[in-house]
Amino acid sequence: MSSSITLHHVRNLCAAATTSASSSISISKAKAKLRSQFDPDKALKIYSSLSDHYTTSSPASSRYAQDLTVKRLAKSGRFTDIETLLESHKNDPKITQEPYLSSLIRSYGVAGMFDHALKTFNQMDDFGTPRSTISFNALISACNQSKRFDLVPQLFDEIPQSHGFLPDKFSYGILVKSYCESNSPELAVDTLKRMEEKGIEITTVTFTTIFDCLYKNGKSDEAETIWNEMVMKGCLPDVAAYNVRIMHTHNGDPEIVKAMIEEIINAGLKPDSISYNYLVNCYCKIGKVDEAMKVYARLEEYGSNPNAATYRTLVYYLCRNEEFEKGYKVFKESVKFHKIPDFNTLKLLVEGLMKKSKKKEAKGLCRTVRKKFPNSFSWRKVEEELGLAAAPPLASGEGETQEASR
DNA sequence: CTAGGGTTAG
Repeated sequence: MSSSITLHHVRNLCAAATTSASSSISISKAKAKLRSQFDPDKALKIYSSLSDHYTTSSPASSRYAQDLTVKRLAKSGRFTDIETLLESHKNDPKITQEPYLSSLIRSYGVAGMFDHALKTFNQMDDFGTPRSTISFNALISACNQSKRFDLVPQLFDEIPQSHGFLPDKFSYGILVKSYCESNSPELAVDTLKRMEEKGIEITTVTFTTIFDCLYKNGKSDEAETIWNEMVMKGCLPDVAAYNVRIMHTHNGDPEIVKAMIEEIINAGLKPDSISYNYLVNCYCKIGKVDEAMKVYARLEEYGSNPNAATYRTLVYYLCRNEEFEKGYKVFKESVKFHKIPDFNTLKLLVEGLMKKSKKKEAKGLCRTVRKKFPNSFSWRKVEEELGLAAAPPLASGEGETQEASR
C-alpha cells in the first residue's frame, strides 16, 4: 500500500478519533453501523476500517459507505476532513478508472463542495483518466447536490461539446432535475421535447421528477397530464412514481392512500415502507392510532418493513394518546432494528413512563438512549429531572469508553 | 454505472 502524506493524515485522523485500534469489518456490517452512527469521528473510523476491503467488495456498497461518511462529516462542518479523506483516494491506482474518479466527484457533491468536484473533474487529464458521460454526469449531479442549479444548463451546453461526447438519458435526467429545483417546471417540460427530438429515452425517473415538481408548484392538472403521457408512452410507473402521486393527492384521507396502495398491488408492484408510512401517518393524524398500529402489525405480512420514521410517528402519537406502555413496546422494536426515534420523542416517552410509574421501563429506555447519545448533557438532564440518573456524572471521556465497549 | 419519491411532530 502507498504511504503518501495524505493517507498518513487520514490514518492519524482516524487514530485520534478512536479509543481503540480499528479492526477490519465487512462492508455490510459497516453499512449497518454507519447508518446508525451519527458521530462523524466514529463514522470515519468505521469507514477507514473498511477501506482495506475497497477493492474486493462491490463498488456500489463502498460508494454508499463513502457517501454516508461524507454526509456525516459535512453535517458537522468538517470540510477539511472530507478533503483529506477524498484527496487521499487520488493516490489509488484506480484513479485512472472513470467510475472510481466519478465517485469522488459525486462525494464532493454530497458534501456540497462543488469547487472540489469541478477541480477533480479537471484533473482527469493529469491522471490520464478517459472521459465519457460517466464523469460528466457525476459533475452535473454534484452541481445539483451543491445547489448550484443554474450551473447545470451551462455545463450541459459546454462540456459534452468541448470533450466530444453526447449527453445520455441520465445527463438529461439531471438537467431536468436542475430546472425543477430552480422552480422552472416549464423549462423541465420543454426539455422533454428536446429529448424526443434527439431520440433520448424519457424514463419513468425523468417523468417522476417533472410531475413531482408540477405538484409542488401547485400545478396538479399539469402533473396529471404528464402522468398520463408517461402511461400512454408505455412507460410504466414504478413504486416511487406512485408514492409521489400518493404524497400530493391523499389530502390526509387514509381511504385515498389505501386505494392507491391497492392500485400499486394491482399493477403488480409491491408498495414499500414509504407508501405504508403515508397510511400510518394519515391514521395517526386523524386520531386513529389503533388503525395505524394495525397497519404496523401487518407490515411484515405485506412484505414491507417499518423504518425510523414509522417508529417515530407511532411512538409520538401513542404518547400523545397516553398509551405509554404500547409506545414502549414499539420503542423496543425500534431498538431491535437499530431505528430508534429522535430525542424529543424519546423524552416524551420516558416522561410518560415515569408519570405512569413504569420505572423499570423508563430505566431500560435510558440505558439504550445513553448509547445513542453517549455524551449528551441534555439527555443526562432529562434523566436527572426524572430521578433516573443511574450512571455517575460524566467524567473525562468515561461516557465514550462505556459506549464503545458495548 | 450515473437520475426520481420521504425524513412525517411542534
